[in-house]
Amino acid sequence: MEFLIQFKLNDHLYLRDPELSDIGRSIVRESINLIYEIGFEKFTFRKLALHIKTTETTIYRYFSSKHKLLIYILSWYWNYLELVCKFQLQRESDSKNKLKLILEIVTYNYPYGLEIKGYNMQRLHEIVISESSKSYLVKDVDDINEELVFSPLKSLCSFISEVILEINPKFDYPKSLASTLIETAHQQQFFSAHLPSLTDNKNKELHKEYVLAYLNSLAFSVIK
Amino acid sequence: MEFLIQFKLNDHLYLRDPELSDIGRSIVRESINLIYEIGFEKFTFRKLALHIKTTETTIYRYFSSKHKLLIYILSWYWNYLELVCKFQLQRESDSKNKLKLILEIVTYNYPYGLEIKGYNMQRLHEIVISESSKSYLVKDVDDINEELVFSPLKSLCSFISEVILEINPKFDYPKSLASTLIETAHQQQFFSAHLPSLTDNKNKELHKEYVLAYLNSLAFSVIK
DNA sequence: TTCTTTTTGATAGTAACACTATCATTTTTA
DNA sequence: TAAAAATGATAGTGTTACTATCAAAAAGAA
Repeated sequence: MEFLIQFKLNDHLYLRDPELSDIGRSIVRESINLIYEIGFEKFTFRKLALHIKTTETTIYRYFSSKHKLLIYILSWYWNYLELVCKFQLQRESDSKNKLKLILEIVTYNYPYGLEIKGYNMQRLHEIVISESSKSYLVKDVDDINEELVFSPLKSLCSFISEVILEINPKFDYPKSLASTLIETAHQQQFFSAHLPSLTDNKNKELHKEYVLAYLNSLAFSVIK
Repeated sequence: MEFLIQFKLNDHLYLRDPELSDIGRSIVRESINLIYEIGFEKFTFRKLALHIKTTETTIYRYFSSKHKLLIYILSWYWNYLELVCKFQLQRESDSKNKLKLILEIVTYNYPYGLEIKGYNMQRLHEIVISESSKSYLVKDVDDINEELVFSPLKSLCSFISEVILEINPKFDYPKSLASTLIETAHQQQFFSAHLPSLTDNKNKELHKEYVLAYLNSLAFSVIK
């Protein structure tokens, strides 16, 4: 599957395409490790430059800001996830089973490659849980949305909504349910791990398993 | 109802209680206006100080950081919301109607006072939509959670979960559903306004009305 | 190979941010 | 009216988020 992973990401996300050089790829790879380690707020280009033994200047030649870099990473993730969904769904003809598979993929409750293109996928998923909403919860969301930087997320959401409509063509909220399922998958994992009293997970571990069960219960009773 | 609004907020949120002085109250009041206007990222104590004609020093004597100030404001909001819920639910004995009322209150689709204690409630609600997740999506969430700064949100969530259990005592996920409903109420309003293709709202306005209808559909089919 | 272009590095600089410290002044309260 | 508390004024520190400039290195073309 590895060989498939080559997306053309939106031009507005970078100044120089990081896929096309070693240093560019290491910027993306190590920013995943560093954001995972210290969180997006404390993450700076200065720290990243020290980490990969280059300079701030060079990083700024690839990304105009750390916010754009975050959106880049997340876009890559959404593209990747949609690809995994489509790949896995080929084998399945039953719509309900399709959605079950999607929910597993979205909660990241599956044992695929730990590394893809040198990106640590566990860490990337943790970043998605903790930082993804920061990509759009900004004052200039409308401006950057015009640059189509959120289209990978929209595309994934649209794909999921179609599966929902396969199950029940009369369902009124396929897209809202799709976005709710994606976001709830992350949010409830975060709550289960850090604010467990906002969930019903008795277990102090097995966050993904709990969330997956919850999402299935949610999705299938709503769509009916 | 005005006279009821007096909460004792968690000591850890402030250095000096802002409720006890004019300058403290204006810090809270004007931070709502300023965060609403420029967003939490661009909001600084320096700008706030200029805005209310005081000094950074003075603001730092009330709040140790802008992040704590955000949690303070949000805690106040959660307390307020739980109070409104309890007040409104007195009149209602049917559990399903109770939940309907809660969903209206949580989406803020009701015409209560525009100002309470000088706080602009419309703006406060917009802040909750755009900024509330930033209060907990931080690396030191576990540390600050130990200071119990998130208890107002937990309390509201717990309250809602009890109403859910009234409707169906056998429902397995009352707390997760409660937190999902609260968070989805905000998230879908944001999506409807800024990333509408993540929702099914055809209308370019009436975000609250759309979200409320969606939440009702969601909640009652899940609880069954 | 040499020449040219592209990429990177090194260094410097700016305005703003997130604080902390000190001390004088004003306001409140006992 | 004296003591205590709150505020203001000013300064300073280390960091962040960039931008600018110019030299050095690497890559590609002739």
